[in-house]
Amino acid sequence: MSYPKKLSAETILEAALACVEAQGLEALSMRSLATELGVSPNALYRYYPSKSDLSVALADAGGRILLDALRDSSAGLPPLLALRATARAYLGFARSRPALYAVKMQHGHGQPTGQVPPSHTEVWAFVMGLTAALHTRHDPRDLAVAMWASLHGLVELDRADLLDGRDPAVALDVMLDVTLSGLMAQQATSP
Amino acid sequence: MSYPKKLSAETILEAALACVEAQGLEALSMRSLATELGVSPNALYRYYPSKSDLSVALADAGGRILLDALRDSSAGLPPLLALRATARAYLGFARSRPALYAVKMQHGHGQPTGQVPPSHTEVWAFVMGLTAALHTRHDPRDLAVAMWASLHGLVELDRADLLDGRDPAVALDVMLDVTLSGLMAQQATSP
DNA sequence: GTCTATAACCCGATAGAC
DNA sequence: GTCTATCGGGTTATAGAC
Repeated sequence: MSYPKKLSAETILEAALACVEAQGLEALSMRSLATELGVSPNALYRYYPSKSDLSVALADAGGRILLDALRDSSAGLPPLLALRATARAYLGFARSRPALYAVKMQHGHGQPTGQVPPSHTEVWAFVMGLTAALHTRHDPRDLAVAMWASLHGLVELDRADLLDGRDPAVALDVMLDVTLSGLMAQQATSP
Repeated sequence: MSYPKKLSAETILEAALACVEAQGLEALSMRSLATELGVSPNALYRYYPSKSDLSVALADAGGRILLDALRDSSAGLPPLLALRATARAYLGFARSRPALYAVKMQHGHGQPTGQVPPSHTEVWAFVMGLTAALHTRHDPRDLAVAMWASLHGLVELDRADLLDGRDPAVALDVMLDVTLSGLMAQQATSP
């Protein structure tokens, strides 16, 4: 039953994802991961030179899953509805898979590696596509920033249990109502 | 009875704040803090039973400083302007004192201690006072959630360098423009 | 009794020799 | 890949100084 290689980058990544989703991001350690894989701690460093390299790979994987969820949620919808659906899907993803979301958003936890996972750029482009489709007088990038910030902030406040008892889904709807009515009002009065 | 004490809770807290602002949140350790204070590591545990207890005290101190800044920024302004001024002050605080902001917002980094620093409640009440003064048809608490989420999210994205090159201050203004125009539009059409 | 120091224990990241 | 070793960090005895 012995295999030529016990390890590969993919094997490690999958085990790490499983560990994170099962026990949370904080529980992830090179030692425990190695134990899980039946391997010595140091063996992992052959595939991921440091823990933060592994983290980037995890973030990339998480981003890819999120992106799929966002795309599914808004496929074929007109701009305003697509935005709302995407926002709900984003919140839903973050709440249903908190550890994965944390991994995806995790940055600057140690020294700034500065590495941005590829999937992040794709998520960013996707959100900006939504805001660009609104054709407002604002820069779509600023609108994308505003939207993502609102979503991410809501998720963070919820995760930190700082919502003062409010339901995040309700708060999100209020947020969207206000924002979208603001966008429509400005569309109506723009040249 | 008592003789020249080398330490007090306040001394430790001040040194910890200084360390955090000088070297960042990650650099804070009980050991380095003790060294800084010319004391053995273990002496700190008489005043703060664990590091997370110290963290709560730090978060409380940070929240108090933030609250002062927010109050100063909006004193005497009418509701809409107060909201805008507060938002800018919030972003300014987070950007000019990133480590302090991180300390203030730091939650759930280990096991959920569940401890919410007292100043947090005050900040929350302050923000809600601003949204309540708008007299919209929405629950002020939801509006407060939405506002705080947007601000916090913007700060986080900025800190993680995820803004795609956009100026956070510009994005904030766009965010406020849209949101406030949305609130006014709904005010105008509300019964 | 009250404060602090010494020393240890556990754990995680990482480097080097085999 | 494994083993051993080192380092830094949180935390806990236990004993010493006032």
